[in-house]
Amino acid sequence: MHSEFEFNRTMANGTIEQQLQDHGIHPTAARILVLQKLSELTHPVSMTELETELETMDKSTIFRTLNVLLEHHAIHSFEDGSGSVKYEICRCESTVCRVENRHIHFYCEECNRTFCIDDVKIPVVELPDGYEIESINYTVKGLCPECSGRKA
Amino acid sequence: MHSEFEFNRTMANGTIEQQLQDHGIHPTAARILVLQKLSELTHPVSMTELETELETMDKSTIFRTLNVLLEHHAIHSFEDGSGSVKYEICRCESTVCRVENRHIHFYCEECNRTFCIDDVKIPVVELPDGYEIESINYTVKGLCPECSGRKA
DNA sequence: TCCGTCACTGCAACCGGATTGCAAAGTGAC
DNA sequence: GTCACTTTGCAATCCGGTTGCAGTGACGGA
Repeated sequence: MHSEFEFNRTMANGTIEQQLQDHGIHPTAARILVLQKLSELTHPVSMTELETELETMDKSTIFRTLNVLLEHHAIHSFEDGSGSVKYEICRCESTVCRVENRHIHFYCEECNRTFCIDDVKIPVVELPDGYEIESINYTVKGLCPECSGRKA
Repeated sequence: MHSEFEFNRTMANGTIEQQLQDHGIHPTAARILVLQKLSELTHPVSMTELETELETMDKSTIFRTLNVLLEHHAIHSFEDGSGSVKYEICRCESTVCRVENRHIHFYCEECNRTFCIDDVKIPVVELPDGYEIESINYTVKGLCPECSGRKA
């Protein structure tokens, strides 16, 4: 275990550890650090970006950690069209996050950044009989305000 | 084209070659074959699946062909969460396909198939000022009728 | 008709994100 | 402490996507 991991548990952000336990996840150092980082960030990140942020942690550990967090619905993942999957913390109050509470995302084709449009929730459609909805990905592609302004 | 009557798309319809020309694409053998195949298929396919279908064609040719078709809006692409991009022919009447005319997709996490829900159009949301919409990906994940029935 | 140019295609190599096998390190129960 | 199980790091691998390059073909002009 590297130095970054050797933090004082009592000093650690208790709520992160609590969040993990609330989702039924055994709180290990790696899981706390990953969830901590995701809770700090205001935009969705790829595994590669997390690798950069958490320099001492191996990418396979990050990969498996993200999967554990996903399985227990502590985080969400989605594809924005950039080619790599993006992850973001689930900010739902309850441990189960309902589809209609999730917000949409915007991917800027110019600057390649992904934005959370927190104010806009995913419109939920009615599907033909038999389809069971687990999740919905609503991602808009285009130009972000910064880039559309620069082009105008 | 001698009379304005022949500009009527529904009448000019017919050949794949015509479709290519309508989109301003020089109709080569590869392009005809790819578009032909996409028009036959009733579900979106990945590049790899196309590679299997069109055994004699090199994947780089398929790749570049798909890009040409995409640029000229003869086909659409989207990510369903399977990890690979899916392609489908654009069945719009006009050469420009408006966002609100596009249908949603369903990805079954059990059988890994992707379905077009032709009857359900993408709900278009209002974005904050400055965002310019180019396209929208609305993909639902869950269980398809076949798989949800089998599980029930 | 021949020639030059440019678009198109196939092959092979490459890239990068995602994933896995395995061994070492850590953790909890006893 | 010991044992069983979980977690982590390292290295290798997989695979979809992408590119460089050379060969082929289509087309227009001399």
